[in-house]
Amino acid sequence: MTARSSRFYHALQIAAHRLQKRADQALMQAAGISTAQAAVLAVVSAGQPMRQNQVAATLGLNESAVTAMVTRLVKQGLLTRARSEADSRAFDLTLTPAGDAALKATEAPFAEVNALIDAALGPDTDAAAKGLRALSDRLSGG
Amino acid sequence: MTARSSRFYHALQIAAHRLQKRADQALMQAAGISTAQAAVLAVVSAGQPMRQNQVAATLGLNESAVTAMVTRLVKQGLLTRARSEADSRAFDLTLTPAGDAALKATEAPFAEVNALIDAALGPDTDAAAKGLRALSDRLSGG
DNA sequence: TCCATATACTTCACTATTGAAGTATATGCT
DNA sequence: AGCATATACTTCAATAGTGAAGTATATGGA
Repeated sequence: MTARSSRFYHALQIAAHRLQKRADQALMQAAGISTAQAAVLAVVSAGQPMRQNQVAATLGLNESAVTAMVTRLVKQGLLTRARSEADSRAFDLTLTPAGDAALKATEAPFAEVNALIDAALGPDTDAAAKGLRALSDRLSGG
Repeated sequence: MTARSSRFYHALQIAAHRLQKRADQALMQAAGISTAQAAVLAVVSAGQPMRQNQVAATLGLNESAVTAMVTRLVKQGLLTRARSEADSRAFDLTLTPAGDAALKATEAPFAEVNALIDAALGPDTDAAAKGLRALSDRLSGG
């Protein structure tokens, strides 16, 4: 039925929005960065040196959004951007020590957000995460 | 563990973002409005005349965000805004016929998005929606 | 009645995103 | 080698949101 899944859609969007709002406040306080910035730092950290198009693909973002994010992160001294020697259209992104520290500082506030998630979803958290990842995969290809 | 729920947080955000991107494209094509605008129209439709602070509370938005949204919707001729007689600080929001038509036109594209959700989550969709609503409730109070 | 405080909304500067159109470099084909 | 096309990224205008600070109207005491 339309109604049921439309309700699911709105439930997902509202939950995601409120969770992000809460997480953004906690991260800003503890690490001085937003959840969006934390996500970029985490992706770069996972595979340095990282390229912008990979960040975009991993997070499901436009490349233009990544251009803007990277510009802000470089300005804040959290990220380094250097022309790739292998491909001079591309940039090699790496974390600065400050970027690494900021990323580590997000762990505690994320743990705080966790408590809320676990309290609400309980033992179904893992199953829900699996379902959401399956959904993301289905949506990643055009 | 931090890792498990941090993964859930990211899974939720990425799924919500990709789903919104897809839904936004479908809605823009079919109804000429965004999912954010559809959400506002749906809230107004559910309890006319509606006030901006109620819209903000229902959607978990800042009142300043609603000010901007309403301005755009009025400019597009989808919403009417009139000073409340009962309280002259407030505005009464109502749907125009065009707003009503736009809201109805979102039903089909939402049904399309549904198919994706149901395909990914299967029989667990209802349980997941319930969990997400519980999470939203926990997050709504400060 | 007046004042303090609460409420409804606005404005501003900023982050974050999209999509379309553009630049610059790479790469494969002939 | 030269050209067409693909790739990596940028720029621009617009939407959508935050939070802090402001305006205007309501409301409940003293």
